[in-house]
Amino acid sequence: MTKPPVTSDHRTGGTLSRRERVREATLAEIKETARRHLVEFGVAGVSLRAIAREMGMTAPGLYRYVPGIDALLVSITADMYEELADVVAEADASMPEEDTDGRILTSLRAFRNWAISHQPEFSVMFGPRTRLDPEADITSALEAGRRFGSTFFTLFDRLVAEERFALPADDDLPVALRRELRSFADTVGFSSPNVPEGAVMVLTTCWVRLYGVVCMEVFQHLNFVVGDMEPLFESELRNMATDLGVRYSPLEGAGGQAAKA
Amino acid sequence: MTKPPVTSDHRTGGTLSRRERVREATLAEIKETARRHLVEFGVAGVSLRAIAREMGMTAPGLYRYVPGIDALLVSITADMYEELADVVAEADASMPEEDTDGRILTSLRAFRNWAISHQPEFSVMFGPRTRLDPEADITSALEAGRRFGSTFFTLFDRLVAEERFALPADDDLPVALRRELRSFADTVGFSSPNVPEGAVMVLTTCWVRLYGVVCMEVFQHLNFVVGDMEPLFESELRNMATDLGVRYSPLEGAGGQAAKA
DNA sequence: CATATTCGTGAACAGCGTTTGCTAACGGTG
DNA sequence: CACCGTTAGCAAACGCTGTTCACGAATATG
Repeated sequence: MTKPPVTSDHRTGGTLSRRERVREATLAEIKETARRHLVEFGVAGVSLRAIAREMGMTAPGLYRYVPGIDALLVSITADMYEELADVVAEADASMPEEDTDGRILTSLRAFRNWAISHQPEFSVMFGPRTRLDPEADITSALEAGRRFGSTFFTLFDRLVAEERFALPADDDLPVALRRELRSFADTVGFSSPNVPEGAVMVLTTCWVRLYGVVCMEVFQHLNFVVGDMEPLFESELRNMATDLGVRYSPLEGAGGQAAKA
Repeated sequence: MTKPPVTSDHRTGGTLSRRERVREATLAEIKETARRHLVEFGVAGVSLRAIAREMGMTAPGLYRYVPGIDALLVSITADMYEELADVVAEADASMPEEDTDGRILTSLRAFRNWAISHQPEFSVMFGPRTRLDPEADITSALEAGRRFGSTFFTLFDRLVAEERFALPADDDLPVALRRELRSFADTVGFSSPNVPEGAVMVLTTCWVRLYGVVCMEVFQHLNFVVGDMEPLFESELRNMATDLGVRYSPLEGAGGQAAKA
């Protein structure tokens, strides 16, 4: 808020005063510690006192950096959305530009892989808001989530552009549904300005399925009876690919034993 | 554990001594209060001290009835599975016996309705285990959940029996997937002893989608941008019905404006 | 150098889960 | 009825939590 102080004998080069630098470093350390506690003990195990203790200071001191535990949790949640978006984007970029099919599959698998290797984070991001005060200000996390979403849906956008799958005629959709789909498309940020509602519906359906399998796996609502969820995920991935007009290719690592396709 | 005391001047009619009766009443009151707090303040707002306070006693007293807060939460979670199973079963029973299509649709809608009208409960049941100690004994809730699942999947079982939809040939499924599907079928309790894996896969796919839409709605991971999720749910329901060979009929209440179907 | 801002602390309040010893009531028996 | 064991419930205490406040000390600014 305050303009960068013109003072300072030291290099004000980075437009960052010495004070601001150490301040930001401390804030970063706080968030790193919080994140580590989240991973180690779950969201219930994140406490200001424990963080302060580990950093060699006292809890009230943290209030110079963060307005409270809720805000801290919201803050690291926003960071995690950013991180996940990067992971997906990197996976996407790791494939040849023109290989749309490969890029899609790789990105979706990257999403799942991040989810199952970051269960506490995923639970906070995609599970119910259980710990936070219902009146807490979560707009920053919401905003980051929206940015993640757009990164994600941009992938699908290519498919729409390439007209990979047959769209259901817009007239076949109930108007109430069409209205919701349009509002969704507008907010989520499709590059094509006027995507047909039918396309949005197919994509939404896919997103629901992806969300469903991954949540089920991370929240362990099936794997206590299924064990290895990967075949199930791959099966769903295959179904989704079919619906999207994407050529499915089995996972390389584990010997596929795939279908004749 | 102890055999019913042969004593008692009063009616031992119900095989329940006076002491046991008031004891069970108190336990019931504890669980009711906990449930109410869960609904009012969310899972984070359920505390032994607050429960005791409201009941006019002190927290340590509750330990005569419950070994701790975790066990209490697990206990009411099990009850909630029971309740949800009943609701679904009642919805099912409310339709004419032979109207399989109607029974399916009604039951699925009952599931969603319960979920969105019992968000805190649903979050605890189907969301990540965020509050409980990871080493807590949740077998009773798991068992209740399994019973709920079997109630639920029994519905689909009829469809398999009636051969409503074309099964994917078992040979088309990767062996790893087939193994998981079989283990799933065995545990979840299908009435048909030897359901083909292809059928189980279709049903699992549907369950994933149902879980996905409902979680998304309850956890509010889309409705901040969509508003009314009902059209989306109905759309998914319609898709699922199609995959299951079930004739979809639009929701009666709200004027459908439905497709030409 | 003097002054203003920031950082961090210690103490305190209110809440939490849980354990420990105690009292008082209750249930069944002689 | 009197006796006695079982049980219910309580007060106190320990250690944990978030948060507020007043204060001192270090730092940056004029």
